Amino acid sequence: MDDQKKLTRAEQKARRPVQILDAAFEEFVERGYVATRVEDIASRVGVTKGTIYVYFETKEQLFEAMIRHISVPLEELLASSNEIKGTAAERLQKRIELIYDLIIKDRKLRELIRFVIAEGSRFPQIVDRHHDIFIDPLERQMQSLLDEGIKNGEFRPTPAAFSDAVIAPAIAFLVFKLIFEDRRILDRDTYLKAHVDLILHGLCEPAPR
Amino acid sequence: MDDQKKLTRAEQKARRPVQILDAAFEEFVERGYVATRVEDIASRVGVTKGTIYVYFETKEQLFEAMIRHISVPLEELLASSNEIKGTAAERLQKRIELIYDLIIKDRKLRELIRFVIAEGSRFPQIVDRHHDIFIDPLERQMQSLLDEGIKNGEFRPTPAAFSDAVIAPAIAFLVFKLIFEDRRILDRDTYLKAHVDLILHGLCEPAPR
Amino acid sequence: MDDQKKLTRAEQKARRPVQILDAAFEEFVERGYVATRVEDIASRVGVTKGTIYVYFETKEQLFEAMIRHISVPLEELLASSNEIKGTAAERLQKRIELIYDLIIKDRKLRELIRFVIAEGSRFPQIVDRHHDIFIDPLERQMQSLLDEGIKNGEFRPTPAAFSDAVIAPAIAFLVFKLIFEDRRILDRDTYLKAHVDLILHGLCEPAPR
Amino acid sequence: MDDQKKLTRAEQKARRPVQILDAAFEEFVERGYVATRVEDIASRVGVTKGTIYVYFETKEQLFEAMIRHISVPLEELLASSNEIKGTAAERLQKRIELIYDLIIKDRKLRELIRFVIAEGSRFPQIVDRHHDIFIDPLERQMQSLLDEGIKNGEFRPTPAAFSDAVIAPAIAFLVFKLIFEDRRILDRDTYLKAHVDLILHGLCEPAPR
DNA sequence: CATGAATGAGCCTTCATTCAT
DNA sequence: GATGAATGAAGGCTCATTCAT
Repeated sequence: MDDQKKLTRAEQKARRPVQILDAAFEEFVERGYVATRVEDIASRVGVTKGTIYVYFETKEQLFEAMIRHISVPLEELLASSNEIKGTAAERLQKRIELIYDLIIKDRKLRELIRFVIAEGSRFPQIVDRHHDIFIDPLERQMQSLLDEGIKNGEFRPTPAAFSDAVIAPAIAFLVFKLIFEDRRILDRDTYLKAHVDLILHGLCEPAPR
Repeated sequence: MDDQKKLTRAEQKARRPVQILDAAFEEFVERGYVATRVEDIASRVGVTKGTIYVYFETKEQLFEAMIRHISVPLEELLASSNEIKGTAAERLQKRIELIYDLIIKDRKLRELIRFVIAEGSRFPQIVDRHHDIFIDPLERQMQSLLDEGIKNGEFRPTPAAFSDAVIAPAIAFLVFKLIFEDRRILDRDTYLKAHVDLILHGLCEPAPR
Repeated sequence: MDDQKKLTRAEQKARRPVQILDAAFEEFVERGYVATRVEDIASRVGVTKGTIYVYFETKEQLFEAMIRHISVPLEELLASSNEIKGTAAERLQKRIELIYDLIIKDRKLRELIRFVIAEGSRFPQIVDRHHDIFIDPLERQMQSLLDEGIKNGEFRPTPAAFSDAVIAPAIAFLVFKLIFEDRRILDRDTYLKAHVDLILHGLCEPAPR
Repeated sequence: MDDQKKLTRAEQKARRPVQILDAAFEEFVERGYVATRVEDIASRVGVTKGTIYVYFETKEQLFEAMIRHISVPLEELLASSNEIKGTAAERLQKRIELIYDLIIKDRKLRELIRFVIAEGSRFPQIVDRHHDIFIDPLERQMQSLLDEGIKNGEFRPTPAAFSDAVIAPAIAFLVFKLIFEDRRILDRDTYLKAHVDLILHGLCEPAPR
């Protein structure tokens, strides 16, 4: 009993930083960086203001740490899609499906985008970081898939920046979700189907007239 | 010089609200709603804090008025595209070009989107308004263009929500511009070409294998 | 018609100061000196802020003028009681009745007392003035009535400051009216009767035991 | 000197609310509710503005708490008079003496009346409270003393509201003290003597003529 | 480590007063 | 005389941060 309590306490302490980061995420999401009060974050954890400052020097550093905390490199998030075998088209489709699933299930990912848009000018590092671990890998992955498909004749040759256009519907979907929250319901399957339909057709040589 | 002195009180007063709204736009863009100080808006106009309150009751109402001030209905913005004649494909392409031009030239439009994303939860009305005068007309216009093209055989039949996918690359382009500001240069022509290339191919019947 | 209009306008202007003083009275009563806004006084008159300053230099001077405006010397108010003939007791009773009527009907008198109590430390002159035209005459009148009654054997000899005690129930009645406004109803006749009953008995020689 | 240093944080904190309430009393007395600045209250305590808000949510709540702080039920204040034995007249006189002593010594009681008169319309609760713990008990106590005296033949039968008339001279004395502060000196003994003289005579059957 | 009292800089808003028209 | 735009000095309240316990 005593043992367990000690353990629990020790564990508690070890978890504090993460608890704080999670609480910070919720509060910053709800009110934005400036309007969020350190005290509210503390309350959410069940501690007092001072405790936050034991673990983080300033509200600003806490915010940055929170952003890092929720920024998981895209590769990890899409790891399962690397195992997929099949045609380039099949793999492309699978990857896009995973992205929609991510957008829908991963609230932290979604809100990360909001932070990048809303607080980007205040925290330029998060923009850069976001580009490096997110946008850039995403474009690269897409591009390499396209290249494979083109090389093996599945896809027609495409102009520069085509990969951006290919993932754009998913980005627009994400932005719509950010904007409308729960005020408008966006059906994943409908959007996914339209998306896949567009790009798979868009990658084919058109029929001769 | 003479110009300024010529302004009568009445003229000055008539311009004040717009001056303030313009200044407010700049400040709110730079710092976001919460971090913007009414005094900074006043300084930018060249008046003192109190003057702002002669024209707007609260900072909140000033923000909302500013949003209304910069929210021009999409129809107006795309008015010139209504005169275009030609095939559905030609008109679709023209309209998309106009959207890119709008995104690039109309900073107010761009920042409006940022406000919608960043302050939407604080100002739900701006989200609804934005949907009504922007998103919705955009989707309708696109959809009716698609419908025409499908009816006259130019385009293949498409699934639901396809119009969203069709404009998505422009939206993604806008979001990228918001996120990267001037830190990364996005070439309009490259993106536009990829966009048009994708959707025009995506609307054709694929060639038989 | 023209004549009349001109006259009316001229009259209007001549009345302005009084209109303002009356409006000031209402506003100062409602909110007290500090919380009253010059603009509200102006609105009540139907003019704008600036106009007030045409007639009064500062809010402070306006307040003082308003106080003077409502401070009618007690002699005037009790003029009718001077004509009374009869025994000292009869005249005493009559005078007290008049005081109760005054308290009930003259809201300005009542509120003047409130101003003296509430704003006296801010405006010491009004306290002095109030003493000179109100308290002091009241005490003198009472005292001379008492003296007459004592001289002619109607009343027993009384100690110093007895006149204050004699009018005290009316003062207490006034204070109660100030405190409770309309929240508690104080019946004039009941109080008056108790008052007169007390002092007429109190002025007689007691019966031997 | 040593005393102050000895105060632990905990002790300091325990005293703070009372320190603040006492300081608030002084400032509110000096300037009235509206004109008093929270910062001045803080200075008087020797802390800064923010500290006041650690203990009281708003200036308004601080004022109300201050009023409660100085509102001691009348029973407590007149407790010693309950032990008095003697005739009704003796007890009545004793009680009145205590009231004068209270008025003279208890500045908080006096100023409470001023607050009730001056701020009553802004804080109706304090008026009601004041009636319940002050006016009403006072009237009841007086009335029951009168009733006793009447029952045992000491006093003649009296009309309704007579008890109000009986205490009125003390109330008038209090009001005079409020109005004239130290600008006019009111001699307690003179007023008390006149008061007692009036009511004791006023309660006797008059001598036959 | 955790607490929470205290600080002090800061910001929104109000309002008496001025003055050009 | 009347107006009302503009000023600027306050003042209520907030909150990140510190530090003694």
